[in-house]
Amino acid sequence: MTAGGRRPRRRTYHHGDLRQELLRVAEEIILERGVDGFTLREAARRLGVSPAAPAHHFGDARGLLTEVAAEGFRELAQELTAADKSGGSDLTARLHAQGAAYVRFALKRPARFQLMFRHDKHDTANPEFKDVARQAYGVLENAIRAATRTAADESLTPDGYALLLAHWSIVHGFAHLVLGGEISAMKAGSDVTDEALLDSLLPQMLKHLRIP
Amino acid sequence: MTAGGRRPRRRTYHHGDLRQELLRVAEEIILERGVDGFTLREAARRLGVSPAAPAHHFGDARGLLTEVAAEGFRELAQELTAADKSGGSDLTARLHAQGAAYVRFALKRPARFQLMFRHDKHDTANPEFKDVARQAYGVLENAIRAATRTAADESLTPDGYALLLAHWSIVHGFAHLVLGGEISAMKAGSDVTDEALLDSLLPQMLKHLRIP
DNA sequence: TGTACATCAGTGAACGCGCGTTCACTGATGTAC
DNA sequence: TGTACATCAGTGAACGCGCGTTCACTGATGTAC
Repeated sequence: MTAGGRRPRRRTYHHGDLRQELLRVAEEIILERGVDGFTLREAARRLGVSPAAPAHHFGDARGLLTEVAAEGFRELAQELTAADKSGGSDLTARLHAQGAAYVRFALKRPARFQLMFRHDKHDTANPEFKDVARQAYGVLENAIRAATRTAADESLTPDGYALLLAHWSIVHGFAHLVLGGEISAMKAGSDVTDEALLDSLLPQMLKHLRIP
Repeated sequence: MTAGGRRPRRRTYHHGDLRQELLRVAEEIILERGVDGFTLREAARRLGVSPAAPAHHFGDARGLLTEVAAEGFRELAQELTAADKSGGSDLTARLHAQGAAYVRFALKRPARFQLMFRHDKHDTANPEFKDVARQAYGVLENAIRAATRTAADESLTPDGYALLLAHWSIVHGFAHLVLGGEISAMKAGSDVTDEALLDSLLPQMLKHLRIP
């Protein structure tokens, strides 16, 4: 048991891997206390390190959280890409697979997911962050381009753009409803597992999306 | 100008309308600083009242915020109902109108909207709150029942349920993307007005939703 | 291979801040007779 | 119509708390020669 108030003591003066460990516990804390519940002091406490130590690696909380969020976009882009490929040449299958991957990511990494869209917690000057976020977006855009026969050098048609947003909105909204507890509140009594949501409910929802 | 640091002084000992005014400034503060930026002291400060005064009416911050959220659900239910009626006997029109009303509400009252889904900020013991939230949900459910020919005493079919969630997810997700700044970030340069989002983009998106 | 020294990573005490809440209080209002 | 008194609404000083950040510091590491 690695209980809450514990302050592990190191034997060495240097931590060795403080930077990585800070990124890890940040996510842990957000999961337990929400994005706004994160504090640098708590992160330091959990690693048995002085409150001033994190500043050495990230400057401030915003810097640390931005890196957590960036890592989230990197992972999301990766999983969207893998899902996209799994759809083969079937354009509808590609979009459905991407949608499932999006929601699966949100459920697997709720802390990161919520942080990723909290721009007030990001360091807007970080160029890396913008880059990886755009990359994740690009995976969806490419599938929409294929579905609407739009070459990479053309701009999306208004309708293609509307389809892109409809798709993004539906999976983004569903992820938020699930994480917010709206779905389980609605079906009070019968407890819904993540598997049921992903394997049965979400595909049924996506079938209602009209894809050219 | 009712600037930030100002502390208006009353002439009377009793405020007269402190309860209502607290609900009003709560929304004002959330709009400026986010849901987590709200504090009882700041609310008291803005009304020129001692920090202990709010406790008299709401107990604590959770109590106050729950009432703001409840009022939001009341208003949302009202606007969804009005929109639903405007659709006449056309089932698709009813759902599209409800969708537009949902997003319009979110854009008109961003502070309330975001608070309404922050269950960690609500007093879960408040029965009124659950009631009005269920009522708003009921307006959507009724339209889905009509669209899927499901009587009030039957339970929704799996497909009807999937359609309900697809519709809710799409408008909920879109509202979050807009409020989170994702849409304007995407179309950087060309600034998008709320009117354009509501009158042109959203209807196009909803057209992609397949309704029986 | 050894040594001097710069740089890096972390310490821990201290600071000032704004917060929620408590407390004994007081001014205003409403009501019973 | 007047008065006594209970209740209600707000005061303002005080408390303890956890926070981010600063500071002079020190132990460990890496590098030039």
